[in-house]
This record gives sequence, C-alpha cells and structure tokens, in this order.
Amino acid sequence: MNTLSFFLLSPKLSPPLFSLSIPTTITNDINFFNDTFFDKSLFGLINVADFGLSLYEWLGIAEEDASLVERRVKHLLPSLPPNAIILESSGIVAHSQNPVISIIPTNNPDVVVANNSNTNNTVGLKRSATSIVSENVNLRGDELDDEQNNITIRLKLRESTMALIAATMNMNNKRNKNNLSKFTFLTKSETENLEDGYKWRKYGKKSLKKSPFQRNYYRCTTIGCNAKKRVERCLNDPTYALTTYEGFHTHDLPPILPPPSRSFGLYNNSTLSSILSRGRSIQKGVASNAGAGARARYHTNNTITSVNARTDSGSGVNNIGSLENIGIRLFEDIINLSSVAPQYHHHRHQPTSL
DNA sequence: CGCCTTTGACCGGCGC
DNA sequence: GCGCCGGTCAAAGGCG
Ligand SMILES: [Zn+2]
Repeated sequence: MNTLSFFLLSPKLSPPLFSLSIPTTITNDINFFNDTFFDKSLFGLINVADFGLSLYEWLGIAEEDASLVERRVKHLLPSLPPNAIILESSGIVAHSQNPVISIIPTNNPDVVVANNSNTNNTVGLKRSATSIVSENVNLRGDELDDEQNNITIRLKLRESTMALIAATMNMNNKRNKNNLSKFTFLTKSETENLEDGYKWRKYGKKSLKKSPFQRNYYRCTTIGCNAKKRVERCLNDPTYALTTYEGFHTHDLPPILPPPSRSFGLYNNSTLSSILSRGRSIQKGVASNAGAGARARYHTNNTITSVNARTDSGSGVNNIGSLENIGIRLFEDIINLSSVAPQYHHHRHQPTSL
C-alpha cells in the first residue's frame, strides 16, 4: 500500500519516538471527507478545532497584510462543485473579530478556494499539481500558484492535517473496535494532566510491561459522553507525556471560569511574531510548528458558508484561557518526516507504530 | 452528600 | 486452550 511516513517527535529529541504511516489512498476520495469523518476526527476529540493559524499565518503572511493577499491572489472560481468541502480555518481562537477563513477545495485538484466570510471576499488559489492527497489536505509543503500575478506561496505542512489523518487512520483501524477515533499527543510537561478544556474522571491505572511508568485512564465526566483518554509518561524521555484521546464528546466544551482578563486569542502579538519568524525559517524544510486549526463541512449545494466549530455564540465565556500555551505545544512535536533532515529517512530505531 | 481517586478483581483479545 | 497483558468495573475511601 502506498503510504506516507511521519514521525512524532520533539525537535529536541533524536531519534524520533514514534512513526505514523499514513495510507494515501484513504484520502483520495473526496467523499471520504463527510460529516462523519470530521465529527469523528481529531476535532471531535478535544478542543483544538480553533487552535492554530489563520490562512494568513498559514501562508506566512501577517494578518494585517490580508488585503495584500487578496490583491495578489485574486482569480475567482465561477462555481463550486456540489460536494465541495468547506474547510475552515478560523485561526485564532474563535472570536467575532477574527476573520473566518474557509478553504474550499474543489473537484479540480489544482484549485483551492479561500473565502473570508467576514468580508465575503473569495480568492481562488491554484495549487501545484504535485499535491499528493485530497483537496483539503496539504501533506507536504504544497505551493499555491497564481500564474497571472506570477507569485508562488509555499504552504507549510499543517500538523493538524496530519493529526486529522492520523485520527482517521485510527478510526479505520480494525483493532479500534468501536470505530472510534484515536490520537496521541506527545507533550513536554511535568504534570501528566493535559489541560484540554474537558473534565475527566480517572477510572483506572495500569502498570505496563514495557514501561516503568503507569498508564492512567480517564473518562469524560459528562453523562452520556463516551470520550476517554489515557495518559502515560514517555518511555524514552520521561519529561514527555503521552496523551491518547479516544471517542467523541457528545456535548459542547464546558465553559471555563472565570474568563481571563486579558484579551481573547490563542497568540498574543509577540508569540505570533515568533511563530511567524519560526515559520520563515521553516521554509527551508527543517521543521514545522503549530498546526492550523481547521474545521470542515460537507456541503450539498453551491453556497459558500462557513461553519465554525467553536464560534463564540454570544456568551463571551467560550474562552479556553489556560489552553493558550498548550495550543502551541499540542502540535509542535509533530514533524513531517519528508521535510526533516535526511538522516531521519533511514530510521536507525524501529519506531513504534501508533 | 456528591464527586472524585484508589485499587484489586475481572475480563477479553491475542500469541504461543 | 491457557496465560499474559492491558482495559474496565466497581467497591471502598477521601475530601470539600
Ligand atoms: Zn465529553
């Protein structure tokens, strides 16, 4: 089977700790990305839907330069296919003042449409034909080309995309008896509690054969919710914690009280600029950083609508406060194998499969 | 009291 | 089939 290999690791850790082999075939069918897929993917697991980068950040351009993007890249697609997927990247934590960006793949593998639902501006982006996977997935630094204006924008690998696909893999894993999505985060943290916004009750603890550390089992406290997670120390480096999520929350994210006094948003300006500067260095293909939050909806008509996963619906409480820092950490340890230094290609250690 | 963790028992899948 | 291993149950206790 044709697969892509990714490694889960920290930039500080060599060799990689885990590998992910992702079948490319499962993503070739656009019908694969339906409601079930997105509901039962990573975004249904924890509140990471709105983590990550806006399209502008995603493109390596500061948000203030949005108009610049729209001026430069502006050929418009006349119509959308009936089954167009609207992949939404709301960027910074959902908040009304943030632009809502939709990436709208089409049946034409060379074309992606981006829509800002605030301004209702739509831009058509031509993508190089070297894309491997389906329309809303850019697995390895795809390029957006605008031939008319003779510019090329190189996209970084989006870790959230990998997470999405990895979760999908787990979803399709036969050993995953309940067809539940499963995904593991590797985070450097002293505490084993990954603040993911949900409330968990511990229901078990196990000593493991191959690890001196114990594995803790948690279940979501919301009644009727079958979401679970387990947490253990990383065998290779105990300063890392492995958090594996399984199942889907049947409810909204419980509000976190009290809301922090500072401004909303995943990144403040300084973090953002540091991220962006990191992003520039990444263009050499060394590593990638925080993933682009994304949410997609399967549409049956031609309308361009955005469905924001965590839109702030007026309450003002829908803030994930303490998650600010973690939002970055969640994905920073995931690195695309094909964009990493060559020595990783021939892994000297047989990586553990997830 | 309500809700949590603790902890040994239980149990099912899988490899030998 | 049997025993190991890991996931879950549930009784009991902790804590505010
Ligand atoms: Zn839940």
